[in-house]
Amino acid sequence: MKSSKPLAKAGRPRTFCAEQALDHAMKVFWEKGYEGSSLPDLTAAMGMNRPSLYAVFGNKQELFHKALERYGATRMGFFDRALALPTARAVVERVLIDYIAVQTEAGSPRGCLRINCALACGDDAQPVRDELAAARAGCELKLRQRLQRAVAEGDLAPDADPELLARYVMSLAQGMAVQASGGVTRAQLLPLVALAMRAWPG
Amino acid sequence: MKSSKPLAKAGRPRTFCAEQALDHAMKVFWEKGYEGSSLPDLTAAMGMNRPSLYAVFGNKQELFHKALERYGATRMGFFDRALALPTARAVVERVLIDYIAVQTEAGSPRGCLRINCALACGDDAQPVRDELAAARAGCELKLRQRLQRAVAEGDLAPDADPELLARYVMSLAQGMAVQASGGVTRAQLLPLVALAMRAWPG
DNA sequence: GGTATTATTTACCGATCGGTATATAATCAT
DNA sequence: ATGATTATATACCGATCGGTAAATAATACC
Repeated sequence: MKSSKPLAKAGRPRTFCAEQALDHAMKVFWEKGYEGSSLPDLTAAMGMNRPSLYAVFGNKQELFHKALERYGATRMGFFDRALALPTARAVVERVLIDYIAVQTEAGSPRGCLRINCALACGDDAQPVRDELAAARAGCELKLRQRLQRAVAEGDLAPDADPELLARYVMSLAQGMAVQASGGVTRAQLLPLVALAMRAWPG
Repeated sequence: MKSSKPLAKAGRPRTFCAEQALDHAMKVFWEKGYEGSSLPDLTAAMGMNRPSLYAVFGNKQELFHKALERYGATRMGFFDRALALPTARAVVERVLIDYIAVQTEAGSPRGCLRINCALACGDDAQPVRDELAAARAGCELKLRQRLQRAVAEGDLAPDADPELLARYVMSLAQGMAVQASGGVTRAQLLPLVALAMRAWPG
């Protein structure tokens, strides 16, 4: 039987914080891609050795999965907040501006992890590629549903096409991520938002 | 001294056509990325064994360089042809439409080789990543210069910003390539062109 | 025929890949 | 102290990586 007070943790204590180790792994993947990130790259950045990594995070692919989740919860957190804005136009402008901020944040790799890591890859990494595509599609779906709501509310004209508009916004945003990965700066990207909004209905 | 007629080639004849072997290699890189394409992947697709590949193409990185050149000369050939159209609007529409065609061509990998192959990569592949970014920037530069000419000709308003407009077009085009790499179809992408052109000046 | 030349085949190279077995060190509970 | 537990460190695993040496096969020239 177990003790009635199993609160205290037994065994040798960890020398690292799992959450910030995951943050470091996320940046390695972000910068080097999934296949380009080696176990030595990851362990060095995470401040632990290989067996510890496997004990805590499973394996390379599970580590990537957790890093991708964390990326969504932190770096992409702006997205859901933007969706809560009152008008479709405000939502879209906020999405574009905040996404540019992520793509060009000092101290983080350039571009977007969801786009950098595996647009094309070998057979082993195919699940990773698919998971990234699903994450991107998930954002687009949420935006489309938000725009559908805007149509229902009269915020967007009845003949507006939420699917098309959402794809327009996400395509431009992802294209800016490609630009950022190549070194285009925040100051060069931000003026695109106002230009892009000229195509917006209403 | 050499014979006065060295036209006939000596030695064992090749069992493959170098040009179409390069085409096959291009598609492997396009689909699997630079790091995801292994030598067995490449030699199998090219119909030759490893020493022949190295004799003809140098090494993996040089092979990629030649494949990228061929991609520019064939798949991206539409770009220069579009630049020759009479008006800026016609140029931009043609660039977008024809680029979508490349990204969604049946029988070829999805998306754009210049974007799929290495937005992020390990240290060894860094030269490849840089070469790809340079190829993308080269297209944007040519488009910008074409738009500058349009301003000089009065085809675009004097206050139009060719740098911004070119970046807008290329960002959207590259974003569509990301979409295509994730499985978005030609029919879904083409309506974006008309929508995007609503932001066009004039 | 013989010789030079070029391409192919087979086998191999050291390095690195992702992943793990084993042993040791540090904590808690008793 | 002792045992149980958990994390660390070292060393190792087979597989695969990109790249090449050496031997064989097929052609042109003479």
